[in-house]
Amino acid sequence: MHLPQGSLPTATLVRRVVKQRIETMQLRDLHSKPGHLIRRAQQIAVAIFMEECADYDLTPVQYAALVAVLENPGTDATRLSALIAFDRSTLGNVLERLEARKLVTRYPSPDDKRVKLLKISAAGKTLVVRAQDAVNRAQDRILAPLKPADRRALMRLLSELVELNNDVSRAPLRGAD
Amino acid sequence: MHLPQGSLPTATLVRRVVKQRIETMQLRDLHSKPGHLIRRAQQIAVAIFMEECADYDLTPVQYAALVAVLENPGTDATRLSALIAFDRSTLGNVLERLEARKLVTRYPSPDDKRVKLLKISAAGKTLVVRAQDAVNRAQDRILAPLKPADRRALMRLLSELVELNNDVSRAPLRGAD
DNA sequence: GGATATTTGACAGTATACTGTCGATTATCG
DNA sequence: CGATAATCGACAGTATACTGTCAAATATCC
Repeated sequence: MHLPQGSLPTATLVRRVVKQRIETMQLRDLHSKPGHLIRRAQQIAVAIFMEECADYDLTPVQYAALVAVLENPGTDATRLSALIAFDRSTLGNVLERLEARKLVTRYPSPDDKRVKLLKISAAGKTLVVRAQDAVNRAQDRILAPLKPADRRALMRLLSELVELNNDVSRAPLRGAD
Repeated sequence: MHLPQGSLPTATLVRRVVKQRIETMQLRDLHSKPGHLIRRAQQIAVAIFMEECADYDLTPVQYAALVAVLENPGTDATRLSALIAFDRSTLGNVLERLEARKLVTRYPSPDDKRVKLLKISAAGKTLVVRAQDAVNRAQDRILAPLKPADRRALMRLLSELVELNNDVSRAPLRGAD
């Protein structure tokens, strides 16, 4: 694609090159854009998680919700969504599925008639404990191809990115830590 | 949380600490796991993209598909999915919407009766050109809170991560570059 | 105390993303 | 050539993720 300095390409060729180079993005550019790289990283991370946790029939989001409910018994769905940076609408469906599998129970709050409070069940707790190793394996596998120093660097940079952009998402993290 | 070496805590306290520390992950741990950080980064990246591109009614995936079709006229959906690392099933729905908006046309291949070939329409091309600035603004905004050196480092690490983990996903990148 | 604003869960609608399956078609290999 | 493989688009099913809306309930302000 490098045009030799001395050559004089035809007008059509010039126009085509200008179009590709200036007016629109090329595929090669796209693959180096942050949004595209993050999307692919997410695809990979989810695939690895699902593979490792196949025995437990748990998605990443379901696992995070279970851990959060285990650590914060008696919270409502809205507060929970802020604890794990989920969208509130989405979390409703997630909790519905967890409740249907009897991993979590929902009961009305005595203080606020709008609110339903959450508790993890014994089965839910057992599942979290049993899935622990698989989850850790998945997290390790995601970073495995990188050199140890690069793993730490990536985690630091992603933490920074997510923290500094926290308010952009509809589901900002609040109240944890 | 660090138990002093010389102290002898009660049995209940020991059991509770052991449960939290060894048996199950804590929320704090979860927030530093690669899967969780990548998921939040993806939420943020999509939110910023949608905000910047609201005028053009384009999602990140739709934009990528349009760019890829523009650069590879006459490919089929399966080859396209490999070019941008999409799932083949998902891409079918995306193309359906783009076709309904007349941004892309699908026509049968003369060589293979199974295949439908893709071309971007004039309107599709115009939209890609017009959205260009907004897309670049979005990509810049995602990394904006980081120091310039950190932006480059993050892009390098993410590129490495997705490249080395390419085969894990159902939608590995193939044929681009 | 009463109008107003906010919060909560729920819902409808849209879009990505994956699994698995299907029939039709094409390619491959014995 | 003919059985078998592989591939293609399409579809059903499930799960995340967002927008926007709604009614009920609660909180706040004048």
